[in-house]
Amino acid sequence: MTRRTKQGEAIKNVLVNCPSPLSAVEILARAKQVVPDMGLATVYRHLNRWLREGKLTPVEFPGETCRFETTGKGHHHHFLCRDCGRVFDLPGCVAGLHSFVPAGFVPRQHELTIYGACPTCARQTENNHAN
Amino acid sequence: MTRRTKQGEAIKNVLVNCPSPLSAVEILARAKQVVPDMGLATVYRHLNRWLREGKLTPVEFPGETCRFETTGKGHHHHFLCRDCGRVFDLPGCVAGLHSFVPAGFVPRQHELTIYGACPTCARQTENNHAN
DNA sequence: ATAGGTGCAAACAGTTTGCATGTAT
DNA sequence: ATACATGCAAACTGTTTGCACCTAT
Repeated sequence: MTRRTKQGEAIKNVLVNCPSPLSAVEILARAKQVVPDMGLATVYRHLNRWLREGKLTPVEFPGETCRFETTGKGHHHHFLCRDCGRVFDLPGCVAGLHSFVPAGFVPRQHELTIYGACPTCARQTENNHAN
Repeated sequence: MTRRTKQGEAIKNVLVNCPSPLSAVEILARAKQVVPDMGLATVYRHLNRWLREGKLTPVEFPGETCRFETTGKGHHHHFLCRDCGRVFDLPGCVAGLHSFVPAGFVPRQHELTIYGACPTCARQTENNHAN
């Protein structure tokens, strides 16, 4: 039913080997190093298939294009550094989520994103202020 | 510097009077009831100005177009009902957020979105299962 | 041999921008 | 009077789709 192609393999490898979520064009750029004449449509077709199958999760930040990461990295959330733009995984989950949801609502999934300065950028800001 | 126009007033009224976040086209549809020949570009120009001024917050859900809500409703988060598509405000915040952020990271903002069934839809699902 | 995958280009949705005109100050 | 706001259409970005060709099975 589902055929094994060099394009699909290349895209999968990019996703599996990258620790942080990637956008479609970032995935294409990396996969092209293996299959140079790959098209963006092929990337999207694989991404959508894997999303449908639950093997991939979309990661979205306001004003930024959608990124994708493999599922099964264990439950985690994301930290977006406002200074350098990098995305970090924060393992685990916040306490007290259940008690936050009002009675009557039935939560099935959730997403938590934290914005601020990553350790590297925070240190630099500190140094700048010291001068 | 900033001029008072019927379009701007109409858009502002739509946003202020709506309890849940709205997309640009939803805002246009409602504002057109007051100023019928308004264009979508005008809506975006006002939205972007207010976003820049911090009077408006973007609310985004994966795969859905961006919505907007006025700031100053007090700290809250959002619940998206997967069944009816409606968005609900959840007042307050989750406990233990600070202890969740690893050492070194400096959090400045955060966003929490919960997906599931709203009270109305949850009740219906229950009833269906009973039949 | 054939169903399914691929590349390309065209189509689409959401948003932004250039420009001539309109209007609040 | 003039600077800013508006409406329209064109441009742009990210994503999807139609189609002829290709390829893993």
